[in-house]
Amino acid sequence: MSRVNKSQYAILGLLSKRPMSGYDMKRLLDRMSGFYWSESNAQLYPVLKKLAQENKVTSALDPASGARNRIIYTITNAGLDFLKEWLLQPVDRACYREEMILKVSLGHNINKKELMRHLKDYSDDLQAQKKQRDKVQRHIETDHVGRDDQLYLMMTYDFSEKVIDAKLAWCEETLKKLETA
Amino acid sequence: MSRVNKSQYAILGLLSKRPMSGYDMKRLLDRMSGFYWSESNAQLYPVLKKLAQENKVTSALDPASGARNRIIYTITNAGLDFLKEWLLQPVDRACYREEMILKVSLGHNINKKELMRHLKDYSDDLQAQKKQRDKVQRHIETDHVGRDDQLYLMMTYDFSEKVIDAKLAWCEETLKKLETA
DNA sequence: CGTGTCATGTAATCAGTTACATGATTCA
DNA sequence: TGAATCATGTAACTGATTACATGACACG
Repeated sequence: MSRVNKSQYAILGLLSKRPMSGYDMKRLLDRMSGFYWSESNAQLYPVLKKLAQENKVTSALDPASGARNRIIYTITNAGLDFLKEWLLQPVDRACYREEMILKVSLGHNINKKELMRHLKDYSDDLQAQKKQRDKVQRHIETDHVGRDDQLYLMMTYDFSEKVIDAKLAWCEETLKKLETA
Repeated sequence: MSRVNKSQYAILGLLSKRPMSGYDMKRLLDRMSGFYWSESNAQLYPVLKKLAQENKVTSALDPASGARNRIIYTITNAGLDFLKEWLLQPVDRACYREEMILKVSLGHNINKKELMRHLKDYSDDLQAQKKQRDKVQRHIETDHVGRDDQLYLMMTYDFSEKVIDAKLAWCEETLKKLETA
């Protein structure tokens, strides 16, 4: 169960909210779910086709898109059942590779200065993530009122807030240690 | 640069500390680095062979192992240079898929009770990780004194402590929210 | 009229996984 | 003597990535 295609569940999950196109999904994932999920186009489109073949989604050309041939996908009952079944399965252990931490653990091989530069870059990246996260969270707070997924989305953003802050605190602390060491 | 074989760097990193066998590496990774890195045997052994072919490591049968044919790998200067070069490269963005959080974000599709069960399991798993982490950290504090990698190992364990605690706090908070919602 | 966004895809590649195989040694 | 650990590996598969390709439309 641990090496099945997970993209399909993320896709069905998006479609469980509302019908949309592959392009919509990519945009949503990039802008809103970057903290915990991502997909590449090369995965997204073939998986959508596969899901359509399996009758887990239906597809229809959006007439409003004209010659752009925008395809709107809609989840079917079978697709929803399939998604719900997965949602009930035990969660696979996540994220087993953290490159930044591997590099820190091997810090004895490089100059302190270089390691500190990595930490600063990492910290900057986290700050940017935090900013983006805050923006999305405010958006959810205001625009998703009354929607049945608002509560759950807020929870995911609480998660990323706590984790990002913990990592930032670690960066600061570690940089101080390296300065004085 | 972002889709090259990262296992080789983890392996060279271990060998930058001391010569050891593939089995040693697997054991070390499982017991000590589970929070930020893992390898499977099916990746470990072929990569070791590749590194030997490229003269980044040398291999020698451990005569003390008798018929078990334990192979001790030692990093070469070329291997060390290769590792250091990578250590200086910018760090790749980590961990882009957190299955637990994907499931929470799709919580509107399942019963609150089921979601709470996931959260409890997740929390239990984190508690176990924390316990294991504490054990390893104590081990590093006492047994690595004076070693040039002690400082850096302590930093990695500080990281996992902060992150695990943040996730645990989120679990507790989120469970409370779900109870009252 | 050119740049950016909308929109869907394919080709080539490979990193990494699961499952399996094999045999020695230790120790209760 | 049988289970656990030590120790090294292979086969088969596939999920996912990078890079590339194509064309419509909006806009300034």
